Amino acid sequence: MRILEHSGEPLTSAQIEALTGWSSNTIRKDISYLGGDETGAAVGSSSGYAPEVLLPAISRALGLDRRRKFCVVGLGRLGSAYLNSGTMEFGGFELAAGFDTNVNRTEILKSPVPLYPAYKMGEVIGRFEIEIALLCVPAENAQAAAEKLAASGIRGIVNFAPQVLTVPPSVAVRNVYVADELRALAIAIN
Amino acid sequence: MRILEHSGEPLTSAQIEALTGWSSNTIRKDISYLGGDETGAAVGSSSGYAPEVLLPAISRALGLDRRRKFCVVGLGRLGSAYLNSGTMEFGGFELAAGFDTNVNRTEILKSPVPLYPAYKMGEVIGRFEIEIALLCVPAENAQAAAEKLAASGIRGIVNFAPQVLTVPPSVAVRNVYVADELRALAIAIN
DNA sequence: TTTTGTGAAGCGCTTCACAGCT
DNA sequence: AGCTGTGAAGCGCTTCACAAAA
Repeated sequence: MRILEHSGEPLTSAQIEALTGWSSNTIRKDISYLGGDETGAAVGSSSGYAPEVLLPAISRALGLDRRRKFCVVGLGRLGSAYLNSGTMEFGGFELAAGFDTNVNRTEILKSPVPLYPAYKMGEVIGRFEIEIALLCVPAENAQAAAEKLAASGIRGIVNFAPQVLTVPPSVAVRNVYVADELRALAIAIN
Repeated sequence: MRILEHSGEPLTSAQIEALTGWSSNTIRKDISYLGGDETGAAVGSSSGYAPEVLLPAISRALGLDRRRKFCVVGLGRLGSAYLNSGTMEFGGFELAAGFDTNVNRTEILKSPVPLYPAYKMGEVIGRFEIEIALLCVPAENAQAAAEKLAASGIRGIVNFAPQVLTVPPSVAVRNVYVADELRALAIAIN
C-alpha cells in the first residue's frame, strides 16, 4: 500500500505491474471488481489510476477501512521481533498487547505496548477488543494457546508455529510455515 | 514431513488431513499424481499409505531428495529466532551459517552454526554451497542484501522484509508479508 | 468394509483480446 | 494514441462421487 503514496500522479496498470509483480491484466481486472469509488464512478482514466481515488476504493471494497487491533502471543525471539517492528507498515492495524506464560518476560521485556501474563488473555482481549493474534509460541504449546485465544473471542490467528491448529469456525487462521517456503524454493530452483 | 515419521503404520488420507489441514480428497489426488513408487507400484492400499513407501515417492517427485543448505541473513530478533529454531522440522534443509553487517552481533550471539560478517557472504555461500537464504534484515536494507545474495550465487530467498525485491531471474523469491496476512484475516473475519 | 484412485464438475484466478473512453 | 474495462477462454487446484482394490 505504501507504493500508492508515490505522489499524486496517476499510476498506469503497467507501472503497478513493475512495482508489485502482478501483471497489468490482473491489476486492471482486480480493480474493475472494486466497482468504482464511493460514488460508483470509474477509478481509472486514459492516464491511469489516481492514487487518492484508488486507495479508498480498495480499502472500502476489502473491508479495510476499520481500524483493527492485534496482539502478539508468545514473547520469545520471534514474538518480541514483531512486538518491536516499530510503527511499521501495518497500516490500519494497531498492536495493542503482548502475552506470555512466563511472567519474567512480560515484566522484563521493554515494549511499546503493555505486556500481560497469559492468564489475563481473556480479560485483556475482551477489554481492548483485540481481533487478531500473532501466534509465536513453540509448536508444542500452539494448539493450547490457540484454544485459549478462541475462548477469549479472538477472530483471527496468524500462526507461526509449525503446527496445524484446530480451532472453532469462528476463528480464521493463516499459517506461516517457513519449512513450506523452503520446500517451495527447493522445488522452484530444481 | 516429520509427520510421516509417526511410526511404521500406514496412514490413511483422513489421518493426513487431520495432520496437515489439506482435505483427504486433495491428499489422495496429489498422491495419485506421484505415479507410484520407484517401481511404479501403487503407494496406497485399503489400509492407507505406508510412510516408508510414500516419503521417498514424494521426495523423488518433488526433487526434495537432495539435502540443501540455507543461511540466515540479518541477525536481529527475527533472524536470531530462526537461527535457534533448534534442529527443527526443516527436514532436508541444513542451516549452515548466519550473517550480519554488525560484527558485534556475529561475535556475541550464541548460535548453533557459525556466524559471519556480511562482507564474507560471497565467500561463505560459495564455499558451503548454500542455496537458500532467510532474509531477515530491515526493509530499508532488504534490496541491497538481496543483490549481494544474488551476486553470491544464492538460488532462493525467503523474504521477511515488507519490501518487493528485484532480483535476477536466477533467484527465486518467496515473500512472507505479515501485513498481508493481517489484511487477509481482516477480510476473512468481515 | 474400509480406503484408495480417478473421471467429472466446480471454482477462482490469470491471460487474452479488443471495444470503448478520454 | 494510450490506457482502461471487460467478456471469453485458459489453467490449476479442489471437491464430488463412486467404481475398484485390498
